[in-house]
Amino acid sequence: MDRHHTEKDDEASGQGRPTLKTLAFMTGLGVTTVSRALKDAPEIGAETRRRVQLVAKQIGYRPNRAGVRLRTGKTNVISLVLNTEHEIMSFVSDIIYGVSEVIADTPYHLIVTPYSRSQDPLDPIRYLVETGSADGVIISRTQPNDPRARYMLERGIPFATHGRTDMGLIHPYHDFDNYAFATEAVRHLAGIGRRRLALLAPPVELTYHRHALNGFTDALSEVGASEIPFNTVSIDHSIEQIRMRTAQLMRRDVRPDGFVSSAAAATLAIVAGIEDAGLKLGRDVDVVSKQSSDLLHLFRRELLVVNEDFRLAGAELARSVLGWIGGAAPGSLQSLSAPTEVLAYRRSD
Amino acid sequence: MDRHHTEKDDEASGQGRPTLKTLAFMTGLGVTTVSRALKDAPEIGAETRRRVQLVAKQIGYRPNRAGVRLRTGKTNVISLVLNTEHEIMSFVSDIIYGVSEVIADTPYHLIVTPYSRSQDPLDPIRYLVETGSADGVIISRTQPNDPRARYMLERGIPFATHGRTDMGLIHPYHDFDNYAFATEAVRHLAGIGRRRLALLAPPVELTYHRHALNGFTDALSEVGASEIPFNTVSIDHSIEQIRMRTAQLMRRDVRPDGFVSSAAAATLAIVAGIEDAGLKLGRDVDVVSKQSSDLLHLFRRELLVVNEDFRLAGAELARSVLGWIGGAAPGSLQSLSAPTEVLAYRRSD
DNA sequence: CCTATATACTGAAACGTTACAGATTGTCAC
DNA sequence: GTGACAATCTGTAACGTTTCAGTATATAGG
Repeated sequence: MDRHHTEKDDEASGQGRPTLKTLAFMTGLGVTTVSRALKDAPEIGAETRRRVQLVAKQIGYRPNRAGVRLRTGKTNVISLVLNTEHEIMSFVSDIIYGVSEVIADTPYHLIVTPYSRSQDPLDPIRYLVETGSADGVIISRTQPNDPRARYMLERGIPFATHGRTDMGLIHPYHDFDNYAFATEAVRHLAGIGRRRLALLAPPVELTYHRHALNGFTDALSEVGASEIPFNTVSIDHSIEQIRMRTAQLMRRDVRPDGFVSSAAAATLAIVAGIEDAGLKLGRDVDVVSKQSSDLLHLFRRELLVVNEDFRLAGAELARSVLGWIGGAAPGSLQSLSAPTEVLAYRRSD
Repeated sequence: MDRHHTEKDDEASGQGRPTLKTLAFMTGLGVTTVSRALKDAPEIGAETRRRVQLVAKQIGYRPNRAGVRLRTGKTNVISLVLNTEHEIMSFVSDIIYGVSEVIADTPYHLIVTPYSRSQDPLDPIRYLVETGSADGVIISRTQPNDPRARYMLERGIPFATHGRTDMGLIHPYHDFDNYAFATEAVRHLAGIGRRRLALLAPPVELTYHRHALNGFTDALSEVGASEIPFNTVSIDHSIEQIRMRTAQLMRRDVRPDGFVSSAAAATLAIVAGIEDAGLKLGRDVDVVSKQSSDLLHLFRRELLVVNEDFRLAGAELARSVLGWIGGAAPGSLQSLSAPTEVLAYRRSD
């Protein structure tokens, strides 16, 4: 144990956090050797490697993030970029937990980078890229022609999008199959005799607006039902706006007898609007809604729901980004999540 | 412009991100001078200072975080520590936005550090402190005798708690006045003739369980109403459990005619349980509930609500941590947020 | 004219890590 | 015995920043 060591590592065994120097002193090796031994480099003797790793574990060595980052440029950070006004509430918490779950036993940290309505959505991305603040980025509210995706693709920084783009460019994504959701919803409503359907869609600028809309109209013609246009509002509008517009719509002569709603909070507003107009859910009109936590059935048992799992989305997105960082082909890191079937209330719920 | 400069800064004007060396080269000064000029050190000439800052702004200089962190130990990171199972959903997104709002024009980044049911809540804190990963920490689910607060106080790392402790130790906190909430709720219920009240409390281990409970019982004796014990469940229990227990309770001979609920999601379950027992909200029983987003009135207009603003909490907590980091006295960084009055539904809602 | 002092600036060292270019040993072929 | 080669280890430099201990110049006091 008392091998030679260059006597200039004087206080390497000091009180503070152990560093490579500490380990070098304790093992009697050079810091280079210790560094390489810890990362299983081939030119280090098997016994030395084991010995170094044992000591490192014993004294609880943790590489200094700033040291690594300064030297290598690797930040070990994933950034989740969020809009502070328009994200669905449960989206934020669930996606964070999903991401966390995946990065839990990696050296990665998750930073949340918010941007507000007033800002260009590209701003936070530019900031991250220019300052080299993250090894990978996750964005939501993806658009068909998304400048953020294009920008990151140009700069070669790994990212994943929640939702797809449509620019002929390949990048990792995770998406919920909103086309399938809308078709299933329409089929279900048709199946219970509803013939005049309205869609509360995502905002037009987001890619999944088209997905939902296409699924909706395709299924309409499939089942021979008709559309009651309801495009004065989207799920991004306030509860009050949606409620008011719904009530207006329901007071018209030709009113929908079925709704497809792309978000749970919006569904509360739709139901309120329906009731404002003096109509009754389940009798005069049925509503199929996406939800991400199992609360809508408590709200009105007549509601028909389809579940979207944001935690899963977060996990998939994190896996994709890590995969890309790890050198996998971006095209192989895309996933689509199928909707559940349309669920009606049963007492056991 | 073409002043002298030591000819060894060869490629200081290279393509990459500008560093102090780049600035030094461009201004013809030494990196030390540039460094000090940027932070308004007094021993730098006024004109030099302006010149350096101008050039820095022009070329978009941003200090390298790794360099600063390695040299100074300052991470410029605030960590928000969250439980992945038991946080209230809107709490997560709102508090994140609140924190973000405050740190937006500071160099701070927000990292989210999650821990799960299976882990010791102290684990993530230990990790953060041992690896020096953050300059400040925000924790929630605070307990009267909170090992995390004690630990951080011992290590001297700035933090703020959402909720108070009761250990005789001083630290920054932000709390909602749950005592006032409970008293107001009871008074309101008594005011509309309710006499047998039940409290759905926070879990016993959290500090605000006592606050809510004390407010509840104090107000009970004040108004001369009686308590129907309902402590088999807390707001941490599942929707199903709360619903079932509520239904059980409501089928008993002596059942409550009023509820005070400490969380919105739990309130949905209470109402479901009430209705399971064949009773009607607003007629047989009234419920006063806290909520953090304005949705309960859509759910059942008979509900009585009190709002708690988590975004404000996040902002306050962030201000507190930054204040402590900045050298303010921890005792001066405590705040308590008063509940709104009890709000009944009005059509304009 | 010399010394003291203030002003404005500077290079070297250090934080912890990894990459590069060796250095030292032992083994083997000839 | 020599040279070649593999195996194993090592020191130095660099990433970008700040701190320390200066240096150079100008100003003022005597």
